[in-house]
Amino acid sequence: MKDLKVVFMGTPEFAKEVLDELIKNTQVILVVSQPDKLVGRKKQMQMSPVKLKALENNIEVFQPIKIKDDYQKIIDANPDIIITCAYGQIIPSALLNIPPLGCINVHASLLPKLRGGAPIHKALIDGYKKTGVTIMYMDEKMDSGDIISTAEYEIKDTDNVGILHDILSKMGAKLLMETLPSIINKTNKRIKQNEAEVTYAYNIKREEEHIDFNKTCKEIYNQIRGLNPWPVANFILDDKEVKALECTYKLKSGTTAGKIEEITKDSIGIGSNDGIIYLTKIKPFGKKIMDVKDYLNGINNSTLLGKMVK
RNA sequence: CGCGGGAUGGAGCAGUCUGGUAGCUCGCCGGGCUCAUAACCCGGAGGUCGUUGGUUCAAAUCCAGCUCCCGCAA
Repeated sequence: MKDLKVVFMGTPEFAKEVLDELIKNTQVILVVSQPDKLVGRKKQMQMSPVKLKALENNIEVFQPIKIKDDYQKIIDANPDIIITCAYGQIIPSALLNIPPLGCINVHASLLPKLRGGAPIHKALIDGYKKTGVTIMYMDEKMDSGDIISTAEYEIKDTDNVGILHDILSKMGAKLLMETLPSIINKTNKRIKQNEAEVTYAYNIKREEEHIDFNKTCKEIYNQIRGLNPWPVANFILDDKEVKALECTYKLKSGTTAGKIEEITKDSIGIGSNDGIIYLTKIKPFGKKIMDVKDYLNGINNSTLLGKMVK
């Protein structure tokens, strides 16, 4: 495996773990990542985590704006295999048959469930009981190729995106390393995806971050943890956006959706469709992330009780 | 020069408009009450008010510049 020539394509933090293992165990000859972006108020160029990792290891980085039209460099690198993980662009079909060992992808769900760019978020938001990682061959469509191997993870009630992300990225890197030998000597499995079981996990839209208190406690709880620590759920209090990072809940009848029903020592209780959501960690507008306990310390003679949030 | 919010003991805030003794809710330390406590009572430590300069008898507060943090938009 040491002399395997790999082109790795990936972008975010999730893919960094996979690249790290590949660097340790194979010859990564080229890394392909999304172009640097202007980011933040300062408009500073930001390099992707994968690019930074590659640079640390003196590996050449290729950042085409549109891989669709600009992939000759990858062909010229003459890889044995192309491995992708959360690259962010569709790989052109002309590339798929170039490497002798094919193009394989590491995906953060149990395919055919949760095809798309936000499988970790969606697994939590939609209340999946289990998820995992899949190693698969790529084909023309998004995450639809044949499955080589999978590893399952049982989602805990207290998991959020940050926790699950870290678990699955390690799991993905580990599974790839376990699977790679069988791909090299062509003894690997190749299982077609069952199209009847397909679900999708498209990237989170801005409006999906907003909390609708008419939903059930469970739904809101899953939404909050399914968006924490990024991009974070929000709601409006006193015409200002408040981010909600952590909560608990209690089922109860007779509550008014969106009304602040209860203030405890360390939480704000907001009515939902079937109970009360107790926010315990928030980020008020213009402030830093803080425990609700601290927030309540500051606002003192609370006039919060009975107010409506949107 | 994209739009807006913020910086005050360890935490979260008020005070700034209208300049004049550094305040609140917590936390922490000590003591008390209690079978006991995250509850209650008493006492205490802890801040050159982001930074630099200006105005003034006097600046957290007014004026000018700078730094850092945060949300949105890209």
